[in-house]
Amino acid sequence: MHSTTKLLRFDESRATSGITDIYASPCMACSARKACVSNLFSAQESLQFEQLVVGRRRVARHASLYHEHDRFEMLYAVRYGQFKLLSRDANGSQRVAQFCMPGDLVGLDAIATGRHNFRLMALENSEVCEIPFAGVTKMMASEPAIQRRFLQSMSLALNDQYGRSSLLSLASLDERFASFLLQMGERYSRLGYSEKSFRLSMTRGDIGSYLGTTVESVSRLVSRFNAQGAVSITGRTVDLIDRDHLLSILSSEDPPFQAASNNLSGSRH
Amino acid sequence: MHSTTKLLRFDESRATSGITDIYASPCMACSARKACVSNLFSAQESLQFEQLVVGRRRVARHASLYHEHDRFEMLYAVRYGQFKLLSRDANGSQRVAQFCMPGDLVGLDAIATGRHNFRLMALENSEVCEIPFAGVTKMMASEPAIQRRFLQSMSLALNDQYGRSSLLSLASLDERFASFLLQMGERYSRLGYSEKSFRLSMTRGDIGSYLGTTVESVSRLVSRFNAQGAVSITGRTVDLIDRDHLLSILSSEDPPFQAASNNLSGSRH
DNA sequence: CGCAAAGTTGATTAGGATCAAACTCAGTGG
DNA sequence: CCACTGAGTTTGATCCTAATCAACTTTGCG
Repeated sequence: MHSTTKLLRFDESRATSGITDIYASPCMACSARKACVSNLFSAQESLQFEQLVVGRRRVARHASLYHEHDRFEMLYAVRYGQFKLLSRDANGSQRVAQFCMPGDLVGLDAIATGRHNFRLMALENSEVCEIPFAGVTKMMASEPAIQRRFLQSMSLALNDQYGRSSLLSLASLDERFASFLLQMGERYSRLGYSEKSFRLSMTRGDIGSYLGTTVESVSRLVSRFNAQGAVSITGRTVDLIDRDHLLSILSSEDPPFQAASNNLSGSRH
Repeated sequence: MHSTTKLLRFDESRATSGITDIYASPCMACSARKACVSNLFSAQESLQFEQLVVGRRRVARHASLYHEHDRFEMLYAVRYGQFKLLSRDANGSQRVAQFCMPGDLVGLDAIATGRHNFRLMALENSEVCEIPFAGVTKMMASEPAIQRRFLQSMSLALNDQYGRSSLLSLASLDERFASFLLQMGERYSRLGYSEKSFRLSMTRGDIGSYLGTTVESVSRLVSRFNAQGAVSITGRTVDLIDRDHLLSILSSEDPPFQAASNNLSGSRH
């Protein structure tokens, strides 16, 4: 089914000598380390965790790591590259539910049903770590640190979605797009890259889908934000010139004094 | 701080005789049982689980069980009544992020940070079970069934939010409102009530906030849906007369044939 | 090089937000 | 008992944001 993905054994390159070698620990050498579940483990815990990772898988640009209704067996941690999580709505058209960056733990939504609810498609050539869920539950029982970290990751994923809901229910397009740009910057910075200059790997259509709007509107937003000097976006190259201006877009929209206590008069536009 | 809530000891009414009595098991006697984390446990597991519940708390209508930034120590399972989960946006106005019904497990979002990110306010006089999180993590390590069930609950919560995001990004107001009504019906039916006739405990303003629209629009939706004969809503009393019509609203909107594979042309309106 | 996918820009339109006003209903105190 | 109050709700009129339709340009891949 996933003919475009390739399996790599995780241990292939691991040193088996008794000599302590930082590069014997794949997680320590991984560029996604700082954003990954495996972060903040002690050397001891890290070794435990690495036993969970049974392999890696390369996914070519535009190939899918899994599809909706596929049986759920693995969680995946993105090593490099980027993905989009696609949901199918009542009609049958696809929507981008999320963008996945290195360090992200993917597949948590499938725990409930045992089947994947989304399709995970690579936006560029990517690689993930394969983490069998059965192993995770077993190790969560014996290793408190690993239990804590997985629960944290799930809670974090939940918060991400709360954030997205709130963004979508709340914001004008300007707010949504500003928020999107800032969020991408923040995610890059967490990986150790610049938070102001980065390259998007998704199309305008993907962005529109994610933000609940259309290609045309995204294109207009780009043009307008460029013209206002808040950003410099050419093609997929992004420069956040005036972050404060972007931030001010978020908290703009008539903040008179303080809203009444039980009053839900959140205004749009 | 929460002067309006009242603490009840959980074991107060529990029989201590050796006689097996179904009512000695509070979960078995709970009306929210079928929708609760505690569902589907064996008698043995159920007893284990009940040890986690250190007490109950009553929350008066309009009182808050917790606020943003409160320290996170407990998860709560709603026993009866209803709550709204309120988030605060960039400006300071509040938004309804979720409605919580009996059986819902609340507070999972706070695991990541150790602090609550929302305010949980009772829509009517309500009661929750208090489940210290420390106890949960401990018992998850030793009781596989309980671990499985909690992970399931978290995954389910995540899916709920994916669903909400998709709803908000996708739908016209008609679709959102139809979806809201069907969802409420489904939740009531899961508790053993009618899925077609129920009473809402939230205001139009709350609904509007939840659906990302305004009070006025909700009111107009009510009027129009009533006029079309799909529903009969007077005040907060809801009757879903023509569920098929509501369902057809969801999958309406020009489904020509089948969208192209990589094409994200999901249309609005 | 040539073609398809991706992106931009313009003109028109419609769905909902906003503003304004009236009405219902439950409580409250004179 | 009833007028007063204020939250909740409904309805109408107007305006504006962003969807839609259409044409065109640019990019990038085979």
